[in-house]
Amino acid sequence: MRPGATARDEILDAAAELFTSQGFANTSTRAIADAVGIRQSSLYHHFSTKDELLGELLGGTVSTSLAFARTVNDHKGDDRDVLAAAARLHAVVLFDGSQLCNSRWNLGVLYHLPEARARIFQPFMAARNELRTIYGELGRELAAVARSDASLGDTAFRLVESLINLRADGLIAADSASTTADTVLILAGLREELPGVRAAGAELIRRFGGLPELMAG
Amino acid sequence: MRPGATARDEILDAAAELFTSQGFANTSTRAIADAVGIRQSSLYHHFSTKDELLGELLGGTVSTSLAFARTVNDHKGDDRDVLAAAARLHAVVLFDGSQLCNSRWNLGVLYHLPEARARIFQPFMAARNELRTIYGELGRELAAVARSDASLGDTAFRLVESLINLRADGLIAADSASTTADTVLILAGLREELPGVRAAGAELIRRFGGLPELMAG
DNA sequence: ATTATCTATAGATCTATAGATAATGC
DNA sequence: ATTATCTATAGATCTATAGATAATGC
Repeated sequence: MRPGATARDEILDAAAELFTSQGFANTSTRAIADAVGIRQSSLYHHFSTKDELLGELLGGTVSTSLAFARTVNDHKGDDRDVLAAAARLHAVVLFDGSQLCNSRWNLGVLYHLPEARARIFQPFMAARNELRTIYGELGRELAAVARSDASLGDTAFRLVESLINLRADGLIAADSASTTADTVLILAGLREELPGVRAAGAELIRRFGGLPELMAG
Repeated sequence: MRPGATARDEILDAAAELFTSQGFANTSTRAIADAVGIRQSSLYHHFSTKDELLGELLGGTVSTSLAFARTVNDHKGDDRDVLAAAARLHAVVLFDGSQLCNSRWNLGVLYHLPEARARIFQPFMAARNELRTIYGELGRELAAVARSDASLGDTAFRLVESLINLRADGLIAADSASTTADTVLILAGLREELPGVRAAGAELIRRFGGLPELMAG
């Protein structure tokens, strides 16, 4: 049985499974309907176009990570507190990465669908760009006090999104998200400070995260 | 005018442009033919199916990087020579990354097309997996003598492939591939040794690379 | 009465083939 | 004579709509 309280949710779940595994253009509305157990035309009572399905799925993915990153970025403390700056970046990487690794379907692959670049999905692309920008800021703040390059945030963003490909290749381990977060710290020259930063980052997630069920591993 | 000595090459070039920008399922054989300036059915004189076009393009992408990585991996020296081990990984990252950044079309995105996972393209996926394995080996060899995690090679592979997404987002700089290679060394704890490793890595590319026109940046 | 599903179908694709015509190479 | 292109089309989709029927909520 497919999860979801409403028919609408079941349809979205089936669309998520098929879009992520076969692509958007390759997935017919008939295939989605079959996966739910209804007729093809019945989809159109809940969604008016196939694009709307993709839009709904795209929107849901970045929003929680962006909300968390915004909150963390808004709570800055002392400019010279290396540990705090590192914890912020660590927490965002761990949170975002965990979402990508542990969501029911590998929704991150939707980012890379050529269809997602269409005008209709502009709001989604804008949200993803804002998330990227926050990574950049957090990276520069940490680089200013630690021994690393100013591009640290960009590299962190790239490593997090590479979890999507890792998952698509079936190579995700239980700790993939957390080792990715650690890797970013090593890149910042903070190998020795790892335990302290991990703890401080976990504290941020506890305070601002609020999605503990997705943070396993 | 579209490059290519033969009609076949022109068709492949058009297919590369369209597949990478719009996806495989979204690109009709008619669109490819129009881009070349011939009739849709004329394609079938040169290729017997649309899949064959994708297969041809996929095959061409990994093969040169894999050949280089194999060669470098086969020329190991002293087990304890940190600089040599670092240069090998650096060279492979730089070479592979440069291919991805500087090829005429962003062919790397083809890796992530759901269609590329089909049985027909098994040889391509096998080649990509072998390349990943070599990264893993080079990483472990370097990790054994430097101060870094054994997963260094996997991280390097992830960073290199993230250049594909960077390029898809229009964010590639002239030095993206070389900074990526440097990042891997910093991760290995070899920030101080960077100039020496860069030089030794460049030497490997000079000896075994043989594709200097793609190595700009 | 409203909401959700169904059957049936219009209209627009899209891939690949058949067979005719044109261009090229000897 | 062979190679490359063309016109025309078969057959199989696929999205979205129209309108009928069933289920639900008051």
